[in-house]
Amino acid sequence: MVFEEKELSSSTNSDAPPNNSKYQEDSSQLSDSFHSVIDSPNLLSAQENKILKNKGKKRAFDGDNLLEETASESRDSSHDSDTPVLKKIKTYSAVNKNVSRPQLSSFSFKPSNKKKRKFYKIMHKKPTSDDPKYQHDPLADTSQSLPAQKTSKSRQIPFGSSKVIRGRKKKSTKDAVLSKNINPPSSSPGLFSDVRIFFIPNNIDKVRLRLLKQKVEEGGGQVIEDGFDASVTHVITTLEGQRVLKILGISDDIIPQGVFIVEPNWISQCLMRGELIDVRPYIVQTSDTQSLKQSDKRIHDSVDDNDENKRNNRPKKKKRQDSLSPKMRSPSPPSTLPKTHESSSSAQGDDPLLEMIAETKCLAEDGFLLDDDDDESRKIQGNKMSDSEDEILMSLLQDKTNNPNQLIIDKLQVLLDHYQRMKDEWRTLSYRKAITAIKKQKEPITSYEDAIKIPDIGHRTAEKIAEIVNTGNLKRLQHFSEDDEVIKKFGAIFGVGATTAMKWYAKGYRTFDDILNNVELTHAQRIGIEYFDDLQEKIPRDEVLEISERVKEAACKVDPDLLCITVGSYIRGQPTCGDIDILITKNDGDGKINYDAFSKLLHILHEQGLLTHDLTQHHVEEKVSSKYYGLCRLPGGKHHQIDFFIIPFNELGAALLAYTGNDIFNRSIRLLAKKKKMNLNHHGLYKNVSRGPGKSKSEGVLIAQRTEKEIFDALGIPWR
DNA sequence: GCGCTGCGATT
DNA sequence: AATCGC
DNA sequence: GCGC
Ligand SMILES: [Mn+2]
Repeated sequence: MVFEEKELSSSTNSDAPPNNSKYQEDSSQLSDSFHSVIDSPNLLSAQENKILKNKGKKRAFDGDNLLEETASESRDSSHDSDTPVLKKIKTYSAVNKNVSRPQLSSFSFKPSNKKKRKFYKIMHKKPTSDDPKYQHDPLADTSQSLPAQKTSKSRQIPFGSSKVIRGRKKKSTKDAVLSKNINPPSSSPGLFSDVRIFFIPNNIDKVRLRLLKQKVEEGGGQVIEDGFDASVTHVITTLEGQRVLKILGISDDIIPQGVFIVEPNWISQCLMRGELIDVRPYIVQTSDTQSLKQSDKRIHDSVDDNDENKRNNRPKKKKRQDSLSPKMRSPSPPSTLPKTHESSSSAQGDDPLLEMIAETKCLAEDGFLLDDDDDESRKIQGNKMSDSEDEILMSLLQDKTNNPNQLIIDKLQVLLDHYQRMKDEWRTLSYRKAITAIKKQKEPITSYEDAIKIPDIGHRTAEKIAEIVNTGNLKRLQHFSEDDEVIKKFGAIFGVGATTAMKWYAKGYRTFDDILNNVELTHAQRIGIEYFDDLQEKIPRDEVLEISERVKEAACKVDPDLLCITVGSYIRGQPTCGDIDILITKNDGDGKINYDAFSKLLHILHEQGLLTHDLTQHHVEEKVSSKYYGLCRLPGGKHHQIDFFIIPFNELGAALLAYTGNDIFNRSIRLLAKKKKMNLNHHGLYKNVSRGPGKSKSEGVLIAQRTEKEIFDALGIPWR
């Protein structure tokens, strides 16, 4: 982030998208002249902030910036905390335009800055308008009415002892919806006594596969592990098309008599009804109508992909230059760039890291270099000034607008959510990357050929995209049953992941009440269910700002020198955030963490009622944690998740980098570090790291941590 | 055919 | 060690 | 699922 004023105004930055993520930012270093982090407004100490605040109108920006990100992620959806879903993809795209990650924090704090003010206004509106917060749902009410039990006394709730609280919450309509299927899926004995089932391991979500096999065996069925043969009665797979037959070794396209190739859902439904049901609705299509013929011949996807990829990817460097140099400066540009014939035009994708780098460069205007890959488009850019208010406004407007490929994004998001819930982390990652890449596209994708050119979109996804653009639909999605919805909802509870969600589902639970009445929940899970509806809501930026201000004020009471930096999606400039992430540090010279101040701060916030519930303990016995997750709420408002990270000042650069996120960005840069035999985490960048097994392991030597620039330089990233 | 970020907290 | 979340 |  640049802290210069100029930038501020215009800049915004952002990063990536959605999904969850986070992105962090950094401060300083990015711009050429960057002042040190400390100079930045964001970094103002609590006391300074307070002073400012009093001064003038709301300094709205304080600290913030509007940046945006482009990435996506998901919490939410997945993860993301930020949540995943984002249906608002648009936002991202718009954002992209102007922001660049590096700048994140730029802003000046002078309230007098006009631009800022305007911007502020704009930001305000938008997010607010979208916000559904005003709707009320029963659950929410319930929660609100609950006494903040802990409020005053701070964390009394014992984490370990959780007894199930039952009952309370009427769960409301949502549960009602979910409660459709309520039969316990336990296998009745003999249910599968006459079946021999072969699971095509590939592709079936691991956890689900395990559970299904177990259920089949409990029901007396035989699970064939050694390979398919004609004695099998049912083949379970999530795959479709001719490839299924190839995998089974059926070369003539003729499925042996008595063998049914069905979706895993058939088993679920049988369990649910307690009887073997008609397989017909679950038969998997193997005729392969839609795949391209090429695909047919290829047996291994990977092989195929490679070929295709090679073709497309290669032309890289060049593009970048094109796009970069010319345009960046101009404010809006960017992303668009496409034109280049070659390649890319359409395809661009890129690595988030590269993109960021590219942008930065542009901004800086200087160089270009980069290595390869792609071009970029997307961008995050923004930094420097380039944008005028108009641009900002435009982007905001654009946000609303749908991406030309919104339909594709929405469909793929459903697949992503599905795989995430099914615990297939790698497919989840792939879809996340694919969606991020598509969001960067400015032109509609109209064919398999268009799609396959895009980095991170391979043969399989390109096929799906082709189906979506040709038919408006994706058949695969039709088969996702209500089971997925239930599992998805369970998995959306804080503290409940794919494994736990499936376990509960497998036990027959279908509603929150089922869970509250029958499961030993962890402390965090109980709170997660209690405030489920509130926590699903995104938080408008201005509310994040308001809460951040209150935290700063409290921090000032503890120690006027504490620095509170709101990171995460907020610093990335998102119009709404999935949660509030605050970095706490103090420039006190030594590299120690001021744990005492951290405890005091949390205590004050609890007493004030801003912090209402703990999701984690901030200390265990004498040991104080370096992070804390809890719920906060403004008077009369909804509850939100708030995360605190306390760090030694010397790790500020690494922490900003890590907590500003967007997880895709973090993964990219950490992967880059790894390739250079280095290790990057939230403490710093280490070199000469040996990851080999045994003693050949070395944590490496710390080489950078104080500023983001220091880290980028050490990584050899041109960063401006 | 392999790797996909890296780590703190809770249970 | 598994699970979860960031 | 994608990329190498
Ligand atoms: Mn966040």
